[in-house]
Amino acid sequence: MDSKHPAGRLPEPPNPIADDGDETHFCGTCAFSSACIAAGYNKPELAELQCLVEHVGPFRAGEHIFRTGDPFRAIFAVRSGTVKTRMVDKEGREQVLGFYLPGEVIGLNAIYPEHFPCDAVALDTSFFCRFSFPAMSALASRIPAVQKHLFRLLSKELGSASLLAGDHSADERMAAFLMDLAGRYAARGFSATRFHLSMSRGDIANYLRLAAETVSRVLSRFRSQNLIRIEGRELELLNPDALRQLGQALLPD
Amino acid sequence: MDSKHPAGRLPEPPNPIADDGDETHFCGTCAFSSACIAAGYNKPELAELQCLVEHVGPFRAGEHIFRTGDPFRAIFAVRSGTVKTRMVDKEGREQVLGFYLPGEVIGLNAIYPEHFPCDAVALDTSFFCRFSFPAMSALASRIPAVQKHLFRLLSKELGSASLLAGDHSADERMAAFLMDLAGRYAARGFSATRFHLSMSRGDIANYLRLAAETVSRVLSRFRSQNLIRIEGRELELLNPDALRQLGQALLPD
DNA sequence: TCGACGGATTGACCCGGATCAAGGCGGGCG
DNA sequence: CGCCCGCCTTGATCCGGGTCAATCCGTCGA
Repeated sequence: MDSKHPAGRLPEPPNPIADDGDETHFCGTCAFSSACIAAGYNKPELAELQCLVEHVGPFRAGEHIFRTGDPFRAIFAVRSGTVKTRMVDKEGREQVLGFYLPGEVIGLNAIYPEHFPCDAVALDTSFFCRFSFPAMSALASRIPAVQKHLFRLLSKELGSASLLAGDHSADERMAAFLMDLAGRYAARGFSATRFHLSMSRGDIANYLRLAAETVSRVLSRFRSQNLIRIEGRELELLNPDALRQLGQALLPD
Repeated sequence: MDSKHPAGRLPEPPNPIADDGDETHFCGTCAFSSACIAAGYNKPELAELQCLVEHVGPFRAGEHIFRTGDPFRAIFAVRSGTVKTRMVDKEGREQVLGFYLPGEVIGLNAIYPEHFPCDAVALDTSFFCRFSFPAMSALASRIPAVQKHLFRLLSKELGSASLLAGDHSADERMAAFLMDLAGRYAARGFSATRFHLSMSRGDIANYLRLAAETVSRVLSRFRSQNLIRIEGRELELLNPDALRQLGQALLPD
């Protein structure tokens, strides 16, 4: 943990965890920040907002935030840690639907079925803000900005769901995946070029519809092309432009 | 158009087009029906509902309902006809995102970006109900059932987007695709075993991330296995159970 | 300290589906 | 009427990535 590190060793990246003790700082990076601000930190609605938000955690790696079939009562904003959502079909095959970073929201796909259609599993020790959905809906009815925010969150997730849909090569998918993560970290104020992959190669592979071996091979190739530096799960993007170029067919814009 | 048909010829399926002249009948099959009913056919809100809905059409096959980049002002419910949504990347490759049948809603993925992120193209002569989104949001603020309905619509589409995401064989994808269409027709009151495919083989292929040739081959194989009867774009499901079985890994439940 | 175990890497081989190619069918238009 | 063009079908070949297998490595518990 020395701040200097031997040559060839990746430095510790800044820890992408919103400061637990600093509500305001976390809220600034949270997907609900504008909704919360609209509710008003110094208006009467604040009291309501407080009562519909509940801090939960910690969840340790491997623990479930919710499980398939659980009745839907709340959505969760990640305060720190990382989460994967996944479905398990009746043959027991896992299907990773997505990864969620600090500031992002899980559970939106449960509104319609009224039960969670997937599991949410912590990949790191994680903390959440739990938003009672009935209370949130009621608040949304009275505060248009909150309603708008919910619509936008849902619509945004719709957009990202169609990204991995296309048929693209393993290289394109991996490049797009890395740049997507980079962009999302950057959006929350973390480093866009150096971060920790909380998920296993197997999870990445499953998410990208590749074999774990293929993920390994692509990452090795990217390294040999000096596109990235990677050691275990510590990643540095050495040539983001080239990666963006590679993944452009899957990336927004 | 004789009601009797030569042996070996597929009969004309019932036309899956909501009766244009019968508002009530269409509304009964529309995704907004419960919202409209909640707004009240005989309450003061009805006037508002009327003013936020506008009937548009006809659009002929190939015409755009909206285009990528158009500013987002409204969502559209299909009254009759069929629509595909698609993205075109900068190399000009098309990516089909979905097909929309009578009663379904297009444009929800434009809320967040505030511009349409895709094209919507009519596959048939089509008519729509156009719902001004600002007006709809305002109405949703005052009528919780309308708000709830919008949340559900968005969440539902989130769920269906993750269906085609998995890596599955051509047979599984095609079987799931056919059963999905069947279920959606059935949900709107049309035949679940005999319907017209409004989209070309190429569109199906693109949507399922297969080559058009593969789609052809799979359909031929299904026919030779007596799973379906197909003549051009007229389709009859001869063994829905077997198809459901085949596609189960991609299908809900 | 050691052994066990799960994740990661690398190599060898194989297969499903893409690609290339060659017609067939049907509908619209000159 | 007949040509043309787009869509569809079917056959032949090829290749990206899946699968199987061997090995390595870091971690954790006894």
